[in-house]
Amino acid sequence: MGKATKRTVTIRDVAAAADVAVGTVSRVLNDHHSVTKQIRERVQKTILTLGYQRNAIAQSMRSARTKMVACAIRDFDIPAFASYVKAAEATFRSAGYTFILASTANAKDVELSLLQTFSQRRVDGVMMTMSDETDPDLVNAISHAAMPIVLIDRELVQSVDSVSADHRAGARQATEYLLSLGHRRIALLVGDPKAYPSRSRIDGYTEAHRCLGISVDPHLIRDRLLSNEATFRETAALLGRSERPTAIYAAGVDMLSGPLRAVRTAGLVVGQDISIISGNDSDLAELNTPPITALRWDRSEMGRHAAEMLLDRIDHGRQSPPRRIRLPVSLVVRGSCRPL
Amino acid sequence: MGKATKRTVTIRDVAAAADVAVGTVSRVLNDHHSVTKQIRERVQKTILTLGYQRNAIAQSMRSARTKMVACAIRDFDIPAFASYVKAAEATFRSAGYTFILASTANAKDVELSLLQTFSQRRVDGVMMTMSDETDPDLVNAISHAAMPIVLIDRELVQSVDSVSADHRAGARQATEYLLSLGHRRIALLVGDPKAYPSRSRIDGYTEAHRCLGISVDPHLIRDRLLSNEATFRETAALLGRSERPTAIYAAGVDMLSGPLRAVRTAGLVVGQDISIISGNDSDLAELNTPPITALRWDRSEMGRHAAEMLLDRIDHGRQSPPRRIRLPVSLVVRGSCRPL
DNA sequence: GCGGTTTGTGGAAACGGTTCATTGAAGGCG
DNA sequence: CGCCTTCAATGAACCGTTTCCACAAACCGC
Repeated sequence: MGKATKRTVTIRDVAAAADVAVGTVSRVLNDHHSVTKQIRERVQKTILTLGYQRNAIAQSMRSARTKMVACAIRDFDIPAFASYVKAAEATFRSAGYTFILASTANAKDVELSLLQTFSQRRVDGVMMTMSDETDPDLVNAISHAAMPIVLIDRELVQSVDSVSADHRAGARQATEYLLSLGHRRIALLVGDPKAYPSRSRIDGYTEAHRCLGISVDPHLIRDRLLSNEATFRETAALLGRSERPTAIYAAGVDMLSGPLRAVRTAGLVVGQDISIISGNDSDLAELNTPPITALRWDRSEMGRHAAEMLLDRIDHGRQSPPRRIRLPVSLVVRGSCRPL
Repeated sequence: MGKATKRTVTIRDVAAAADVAVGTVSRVLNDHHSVTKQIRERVQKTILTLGYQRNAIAQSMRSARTKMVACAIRDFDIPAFASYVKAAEATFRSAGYTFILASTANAKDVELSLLQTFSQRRVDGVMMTMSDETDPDLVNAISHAAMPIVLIDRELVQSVDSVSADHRAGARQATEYLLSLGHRRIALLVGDPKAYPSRSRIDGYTEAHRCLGISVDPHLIRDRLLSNEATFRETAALLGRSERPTAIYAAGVDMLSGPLRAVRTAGLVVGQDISIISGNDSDLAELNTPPITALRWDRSEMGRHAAEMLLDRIDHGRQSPPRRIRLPVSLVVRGSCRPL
């Protein structure tokens, strides 16, 4: 004991204790072939007895690789997001990477400042969404970042890899279903059209109408619905109009509870007085009375794909052309829509 | 351009370009007072023109502080967990810390290996749960870790800070409520009693019975229910028994969907044929028909408290005695329980 | 105008790994 | 036996910061 300064034990301490050079210890740690079995074992024993723990900071410093990836996403307490974040984290971890997570609250300045933080931390790659695909600052920061980036559910930046769901096809399918049941006043609830999902949902919705020669009432399209409260208020307002919609397609993510509350508040019954389709499947949709018809895609696969894409970029460089994966979306028909 | 090796620009490049010493640049970066206004501005301009980005790795290397904290939790795609993880992340970020997230899948070996990873990465602190509070390996690893740790909803390791909810009081309240309605066969569904929440829920449930002199049928306590499928199966089995329970207290986290499915499958109606209390409030509970009576506590506050506690430890050392915060749990009465 | 203090800047030594050139020993071959 | 090659291990340089010591200039009071 004695002075017992309790310094953390370094590779140099190990080298001294095992009576070898530091380089040799390093080679043992990295499974380099040119170490005698005898010395290897001696060093390994010393590592155990001293309780040596390799310092990842020093390692990153020298190798210029941190084995860390970062993920910046609007809000990971939304189950739909959490499930692909989880899949991504698992993929990264099994590849030996550590996962940094941050939420952007869909704010441009947060997104930019996180990109800077990640860059200063020298993460090996980034997985993210952005609030506005048309913003030049964001586009510039993302396409000129020092590390590879994979976008989630964003497609506008042509030079960057992305993984998304085919929201346009999904929206079209949902809308066609409602139209086929005879609905003509279908409210569409979406988020910000400056981002891919809402934009393509509006496209799909419009397309479905146009293909059947049905005109779209622009008042029925309500966008920029970014909170449950906003969605609730907007739905309530729609239900209060003289010619209220006969169906609601709540297309945005995590957007079901607002309309359900509003419908209940208005004293209406889902599946009788009004039809509802949810843009995302969930326990809430499945277990509601009546169960809610919903769109669905494999979110775990989305996270896995994104992670694998990013790992591939990290390993094989940025020269190959950007890749784009678009996952299929399907409609799960339940009991919340009735024919008119 | 010329050779254009595109090395990242370092503090040395800045020093050379601004014609000062590296130490001076460092002092400008760290807002050290003893730099002339004139030199400070010259250096700052150089930093901007060269596009210098401070290397956090090198900084950590030298200062032995990473400004990173890690969080290891069973499963962050469970909304109840995600909401306090989110609050914690926000707190850490506003304090200048970067947040590492990993899920343990409630497995001891994952927990141990994550602790090692965090330790190798020299994170400044850890926020976590563990699968088994009685496991000596885990207890040892946690109480002798190199960095401060705050436990979430775990209380057995006396030497470590913790933040939890008062599950025992909550369970007692829920059980007393059901007993007061005349229920005598109340099924209790919980997770693993080796962890604090389930253990204290069983305590609270038992206590409520004992205080009224009512005996507990051990067959009605179903523990180790760690997945939705297991909970579904167990509930279905209970409902199939000759003397089926008149009430179900689904106490575990994210445990409501299983019983709801089982009740529906059995052709029963919640609030009429059987009463249900959920151990966690959620959209699903609130929007169900009928709305489900549930326990509730402030999860964001839980995450915030944990983060603040950890930051305090990081700043002020580990000599002060361990702190323990236990948040109150309250019962939100809705329409899912009827008097017998 | 001179000793002593204060202030601003330069330069170098750390931090803990990895890697590369170097060396010494051992082995193979004519 | 001497030369060439191969193989193991050594020791030092390096990664990009921070911090500490040294030093010179400026300032102070007497």
